[in-house]
Amino acid sequence: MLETTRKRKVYQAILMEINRIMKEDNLRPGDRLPSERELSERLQVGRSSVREALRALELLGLITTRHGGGTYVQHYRHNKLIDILGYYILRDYKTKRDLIEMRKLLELDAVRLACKRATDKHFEEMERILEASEEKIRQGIVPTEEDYKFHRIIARSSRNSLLHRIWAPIVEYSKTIREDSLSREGRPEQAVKEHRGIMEAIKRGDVAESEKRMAQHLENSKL
Amino acid sequence: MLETTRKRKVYQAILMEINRIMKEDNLRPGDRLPSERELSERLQVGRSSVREALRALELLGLITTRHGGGTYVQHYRHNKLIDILGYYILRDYKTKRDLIEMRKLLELDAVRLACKRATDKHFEEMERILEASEEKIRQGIVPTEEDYKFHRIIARSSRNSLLHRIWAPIVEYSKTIREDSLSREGRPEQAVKEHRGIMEAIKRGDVAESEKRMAQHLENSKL
DNA sequence: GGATGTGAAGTGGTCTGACCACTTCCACGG
DNA sequence: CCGTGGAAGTGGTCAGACCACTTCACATCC
Repeated sequence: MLETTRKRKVYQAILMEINRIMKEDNLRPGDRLPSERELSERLQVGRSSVREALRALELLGLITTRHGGGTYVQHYRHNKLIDILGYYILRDYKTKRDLIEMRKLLELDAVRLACKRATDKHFEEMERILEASEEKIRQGIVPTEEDYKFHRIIARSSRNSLLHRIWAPIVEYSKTIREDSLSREGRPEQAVKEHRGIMEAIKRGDVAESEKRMAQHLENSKL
Repeated sequence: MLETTRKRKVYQAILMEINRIMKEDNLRPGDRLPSERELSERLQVGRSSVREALRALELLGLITTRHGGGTYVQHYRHNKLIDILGYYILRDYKTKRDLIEMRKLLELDAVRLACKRATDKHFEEMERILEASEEKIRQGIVPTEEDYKFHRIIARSSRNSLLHRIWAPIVEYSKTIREDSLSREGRPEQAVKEHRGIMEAIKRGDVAESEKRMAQHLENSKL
């Protein structure tokens, strides 16, 4: 039986046990965990308690469960902690100013890092996105999605996954509180030009210039 | 019955429902949630499913449950994401690098804003903290707490509470993955000097200088 | 009146057994 | 040889039971 001596609840003890099992059996991401019924029996606890522990791990994205198929270890990078944190931090957030400003800070941080770390693959992707934007504009479609993707690839080229993961929910949320400036006449064309300018500056590794251009671009993007 | 049309699992739907209930009833931190049995009945689901949802929220520290006493909303600042983050992804090398870097970015962002927004109250607080640090050093105590407080007051003087909210858990967590450099001989004295230099630069509103000093300080703080 | 004790009701904690839905896999029949 | 159907295994959910603990009103005592 699990150490119920400590006032820890059973499901918390099970969390530890599962962690131990994962270590002892050297389970790697993608491997399958013992079934709920087996865990229940091995640990001498009810299946419901096992499930409570597993649900917690699932919520965190540390495991995945497939109905009828089993429970599997997931790679750490898939964990949803940041997203959840973001969700709850931003949830009751009211001050638009702080949010917009935070976005700007992150975008600028990203662009600075990108100057030093962006690879050819990133530049190719940027190019593709810009071309897709231009194509959509020719067709009279507002390239909202491409605009987002361009900023995202910059966040990615910072090659700091934490920065990218903090950036994502903030941008997501700030989209909801402010109108899309791309709907303004002539703005999409201008935005693409600015994007291209930013990309070129990053390519040259010119931190000051790319920073300046990004700041200007964000400024212009306000409705 | 909950929308089982979406392939979402019941406990995930319940998470949403609980969120809705918290909003509709305008539940504030400290308030009590409906009991498990009541939720079970109101939502027409099994109590075990309700529990799975509640356990997930509890793991995140968003609610607390008191055996026999009920379930209560907790302030988000009590969330345990940091601990879990540390517990499960502590060994991921790449994540560590990103985390340290992210901290640096946020501290620099904070110091830049502080140059423009710090008030006399903030400076008085910094002064108090620095004096407390010096006092502890005189007593032969390592001023770990004061070090943290100094950085926090800078984050606060950015006057962007979102920045502060993101900053806090990042710093909290990075403390756990790197040794405290303050234990190094002579380091506390040096750190206080650097803090003072940063403060002075902020007072002058000298963005470049305070940024530079903060960067240097963080660099020196590595063990 | 106020402090104290007590018991019923309410609540979370856990286990069991049942049934359903889905996946996996192998033996059987083509 | 291939597919195919079905049994076995697994997660998803529910209902009911019992225990441990808290709360609170009410009775009791000083």
